[in-house]
Amino acid sequence: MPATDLPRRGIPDATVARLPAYLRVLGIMAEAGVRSTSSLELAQAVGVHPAKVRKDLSHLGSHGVRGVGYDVAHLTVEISRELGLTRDWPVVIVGLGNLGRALAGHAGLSSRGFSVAGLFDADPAVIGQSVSGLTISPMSAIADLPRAADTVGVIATPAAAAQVVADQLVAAGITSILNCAPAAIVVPAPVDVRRVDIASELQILAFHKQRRTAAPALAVAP
Amino acid sequence: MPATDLPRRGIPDATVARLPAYLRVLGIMAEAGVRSTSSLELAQAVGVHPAKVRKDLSHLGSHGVRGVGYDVAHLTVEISRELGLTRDWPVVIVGLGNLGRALAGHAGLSSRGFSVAGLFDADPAVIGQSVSGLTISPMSAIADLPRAADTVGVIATPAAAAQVVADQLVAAGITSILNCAPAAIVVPAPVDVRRVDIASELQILAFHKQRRTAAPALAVAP
DNA sequence: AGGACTTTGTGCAGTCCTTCACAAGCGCGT
DNA sequence: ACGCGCTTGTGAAGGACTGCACAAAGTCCT
Repeated sequence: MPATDLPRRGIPDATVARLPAYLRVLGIMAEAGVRSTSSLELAQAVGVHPAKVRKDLSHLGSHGVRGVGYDVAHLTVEISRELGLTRDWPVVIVGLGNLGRALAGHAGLSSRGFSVAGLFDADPAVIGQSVSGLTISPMSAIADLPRAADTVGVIATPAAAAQVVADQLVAAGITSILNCAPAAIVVPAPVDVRRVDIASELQILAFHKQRRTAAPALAVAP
Repeated sequence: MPATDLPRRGIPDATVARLPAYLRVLGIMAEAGVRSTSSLELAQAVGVHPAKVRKDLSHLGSHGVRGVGYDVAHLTVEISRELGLTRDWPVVIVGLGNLGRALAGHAGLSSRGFSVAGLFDADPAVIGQSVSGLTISPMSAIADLPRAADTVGVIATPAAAAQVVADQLVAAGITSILNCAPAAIVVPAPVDVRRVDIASELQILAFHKQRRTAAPALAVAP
């Protein structure tokens, strides 16, 4: 209807959301010396339907071999390229409580295309401390961040500070934010935000659990 | 996606996934003394379309008042009931590295319908330590967990341990698992698993960022 | 009291995603 | 060389979700 044929020349969001999972499984396979795999094997490892795997991967082009499967190393490269992980992206972490420290020390980040480029906190008591080889800077220093346009900002502060921090990140020129604080943040249009919220996930689990126990034998009678 | 093969006589998954966000915003409003709100206000606060808010809330029954909006307190109760948060669910945390400690100390859990009921770790060096008023138990003690069927298990271990821990949780009778480890886990059918994975979220952000910078002026060209 | 204004609840059309089912393609054994 | 079995890639059907547009229903002002 907006006939502007921006032909969605891209990969569906749902597929993009699954690519990291495939990548992870492929990494484990490669470590174990597995050379080749199939859509069925990948599907079971990730917990999705095999046809979904095939359709997802077909969006990257035809990299499988019929009758054989997918080459682990090749597929890893293809997915990495599609996700933009052929280069390293700098990440800054704001808020160095337990969560922030867990992230800063997270070996999985550097092995997955990211490098921690800065640590920031507003608390004078922690500024200057060293975490995983980096020194914690005062929050005000975020304004001088180099390569801000390339950098991903991670908010690991208490909920009350999340919006203020988000504003500062945006002001510094950051356009991609991962919000790990249990709060909703509002940002101007071009900025991309994703949320990681453990309490929400627990609540969703609670919903399913309650439903299961509340309606024990629904399948039997109409 | 949740193993529920019931006739879906319920609320759409997409709606359930948004209810925690509404609940959070309502809590902030209540604290600020706001008595009443509207679908538009809620929509802006959580970043979705107002019609979506109305349709979501209509799944819980008609609790709004036309021309006026929604009563904050009443709506809070309704959503809480739907999510099964009128009671407290026990949570056990496995793995007390930085991430596990962040969770154990997370004030947001107890205020959102959960109570930390146990801490477990396999490392003898941390067993016996006290975190947020609870003593860390050895992983083997998970087998004696009371009320396991009601309990939500949170995996906050390194990736390598995730599958083993998951097996132990299932063996102990836990049927809801939140996996915060950067690994995929496989569990038997009736167990419900959700994942929280920061590296994956960062990779998705990287994808969008790369796409934005790779195709700078698509709107202009033919 | 009545009309104007506001905001909800919802039928509907469109879009996106999933799943099925099967042809196409590849390697292997005979 | 040739068919057989295996696995991919994909058209099409079906389902789920979104966003629109509007009627229904309540409040407030005059």
